[in-house]
Amino acid sequence: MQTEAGAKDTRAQLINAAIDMFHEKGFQKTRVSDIVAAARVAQGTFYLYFKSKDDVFLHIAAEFKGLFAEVIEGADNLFAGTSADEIRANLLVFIRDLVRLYSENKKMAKLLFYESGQHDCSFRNTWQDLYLDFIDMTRRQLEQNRDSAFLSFEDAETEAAFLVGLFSRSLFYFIELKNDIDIETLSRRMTAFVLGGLSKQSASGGI
Amino acid sequence: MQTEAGAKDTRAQLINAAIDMFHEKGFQKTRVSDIVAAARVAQGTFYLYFKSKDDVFLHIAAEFKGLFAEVIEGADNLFAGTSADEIRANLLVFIRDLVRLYSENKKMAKLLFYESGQHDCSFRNTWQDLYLDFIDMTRRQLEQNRDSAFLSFEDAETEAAFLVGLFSRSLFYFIELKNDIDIETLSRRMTAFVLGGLSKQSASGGI
Amino acid sequence: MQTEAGAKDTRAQLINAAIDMFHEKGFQKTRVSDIVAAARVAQGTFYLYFKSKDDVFLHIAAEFKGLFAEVIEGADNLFAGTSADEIRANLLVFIRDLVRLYSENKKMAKLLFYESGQHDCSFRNTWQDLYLDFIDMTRRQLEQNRDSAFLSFEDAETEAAFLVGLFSRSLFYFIELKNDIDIETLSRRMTAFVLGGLSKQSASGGI
Amino acid sequence: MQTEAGAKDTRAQLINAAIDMFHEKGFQKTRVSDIVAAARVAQGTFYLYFKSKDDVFLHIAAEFKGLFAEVIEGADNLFAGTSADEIRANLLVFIRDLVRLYSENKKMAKLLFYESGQHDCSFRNTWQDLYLDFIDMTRRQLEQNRDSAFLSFEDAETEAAFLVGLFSRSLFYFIELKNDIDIETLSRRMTAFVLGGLSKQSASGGI
DNA sequence: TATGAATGAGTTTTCATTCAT
DNA sequence: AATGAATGAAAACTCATTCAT
Repeated sequence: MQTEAGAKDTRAQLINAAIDMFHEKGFQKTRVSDIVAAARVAQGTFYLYFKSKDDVFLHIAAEFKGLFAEVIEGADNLFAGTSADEIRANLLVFIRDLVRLYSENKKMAKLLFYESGQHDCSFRNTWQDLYLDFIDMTRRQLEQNRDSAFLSFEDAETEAAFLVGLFSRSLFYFIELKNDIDIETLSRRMTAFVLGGLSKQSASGGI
Repeated sequence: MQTEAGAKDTRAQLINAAIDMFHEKGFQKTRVSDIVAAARVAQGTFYLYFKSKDDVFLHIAAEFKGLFAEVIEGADNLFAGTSADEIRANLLVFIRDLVRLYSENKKMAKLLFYESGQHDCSFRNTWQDLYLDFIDMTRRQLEQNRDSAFLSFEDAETEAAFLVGLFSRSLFYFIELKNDIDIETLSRRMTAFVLGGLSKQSASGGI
Repeated sequence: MQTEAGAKDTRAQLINAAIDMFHEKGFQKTRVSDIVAAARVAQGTFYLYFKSKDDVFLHIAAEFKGLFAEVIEGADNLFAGTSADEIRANLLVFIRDLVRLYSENKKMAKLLFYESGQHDCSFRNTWQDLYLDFIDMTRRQLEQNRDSAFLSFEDAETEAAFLVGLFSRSLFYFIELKNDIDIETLSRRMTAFVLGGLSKQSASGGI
Repeated sequence: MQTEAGAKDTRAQLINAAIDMFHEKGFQKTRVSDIVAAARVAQGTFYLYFKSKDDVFLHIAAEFKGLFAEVIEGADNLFAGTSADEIRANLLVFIRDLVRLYSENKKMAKLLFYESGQHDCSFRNTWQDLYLDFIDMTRRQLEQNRDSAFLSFEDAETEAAFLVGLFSRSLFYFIELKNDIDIETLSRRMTAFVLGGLSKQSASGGI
């Protein structure tokens, strides 16, 4: 019924429909029949492109994971700098990239956030691995700057977990409640809060 | 099969089994037959104590929500104080209570965290309301101390979201990965990080 | 709806219904819905007793294979004897047992005969193994009597294959076409034909 | 994709692919997609040459049935002869033709053998009719020689069924297990065994 | 002739819930 | 209170066949 170009369309239609439905009803409550209805194709068509409902989820997850991993892996010396402003500027770039990624892929991001604990070990683990990678990358970058005149932390791992937790959870608050968040402002304030948490003063007890 | 005293036992067995199974497989993938098998009772027995699978989940959720709400509602003037140490001490008490609550109810906490986005509106909303209450309570307490010599924030809501996000997400990292976290140390460092994020210096740009 | 005794009934009902339907429509064309309709139980009930349609077939097959293997393994010195009559009497007992087995389990026998080439390797192989065992047992018993004054054959394996082929295929002719075959007569004539095929005269060319 | 000459090729490719797949997986478990994959043509191409999956099976069956019927119908006075050797020679020609037919069309023969009990009445019946024709032809030829000095049988039908059963079943043993059977030897020994079974001596009780 | 994406009716399978004992 | 076999509605999934290109 469609040309080769159509095939790509159908696949994309199905993925978009799946994202919409998963987002709206959750993975488990979404029926394959919901997806094909939203994509306006027949039931069987779904199985031309995906082995199962799990399979389409995995494809969606893999795509977002790829985007996410890119940002994580591209991060370099987040906390380096010979002045507070330089550090802040470095960190801001990274945080802004992440905020942008989440807000440009709201549905996917939310979907994966909530579904990450629900799936097969294979998926659950790769997703958790990514989260752990995020923490670990942050920890390493902190440790590279253990001697910084501006930073203070105990074992780096703990502070990295705080940072990543703050980031990944609070973003949902803004994404779910504010339809159009101001990426620039949010990134700046998140950067400020995080650096405050890591600053010499806070650790030294002088608040 | 059981004495009169056994009735309470059976109900508790079912609830514990349900927590275990929901925690292990997620709500949707857990079958009533999994729960009764874990509780070592017959299939029909389940329905003597709960109206449905949803019902037992709601009971579990309600219990944790009650404990959680208690801590939230008990919080009073978290950020008040005439010295940095006094503020820190106040905040520490609250954070320690929460950390303790989570670590004493690991499975429930994790379960509700992951399922919070999954359920029928009735539950989803009450749970999200609690989360929003948490943020709102934090916001109000921040605003009460807008003139504090030690604190600095813009609209309070944003900082409250950071704080709650940091708390609720990073705890999972510690709970899932570290079998025995040191509540005292973790609370202290979380307090320090949060106060750093809210401190005058960080906001003023001096890091 | 039924007592424990009922459980056995239900299982037996399902097996009988399955045998009837497989026999009537063939394994592949039989739907689980045909079986449950014939057994007068609900669709889901089937899955309380069997994992799948394949599973119930395997149970049926295993039962018949057990009966069949018993007869095969019980055979002893079929071709021994110091007179033609003695040999004939020995062989007759065995053949009569087999004819009886088939005619008492017509549907199962026919079912397995036709379906034996259709199933998973595991089943296909065990079934073929039984057939090969039948041939091999016959071959061994022939070879034990290679020096018999009354028997003549070249490599025994070939004659064993003839004998088993004659038996297993021609029985279907009688079972399918004659509703009540005379077990006694058929066994006697089959014995006579087989012994004729193995007799000295036939091999020596004197017919 | 193919030249005019290619059309014949495509049809032949499809038939060969179908024989291979039916032989390997059975008719029911073979999907049209298996056949077209094996034939290396597109899904739709199949329907240019055959009306349905059943149709291609029927074509295959018809071809083998034609070959088979030729041999059956060509048989003439199999058991006639004024000496044992003459009878044996006559019978040998016929049996050798059949053995050759089977061994030259192994897959088709095996396929039809196993599927003969599976199909819609139209095919099942025509195939079974052929089998019954085989038996009936044999019976008639036996009866034509009821007065033979060399043959002995009771009702001819029974002996015919033995003979045909022996032939059609034991051949599978040799075809499936021995990759290269010796047609000449097998035919000779089958002839000898059959004639032994029909000989005066065996029937008279002298073995 | 050839293609292969699309179809949808027809199956298998699952599992929360009921109810007779 | 407890049991566990039975239920059947609701899904997931298959695959022969069609048809626009």
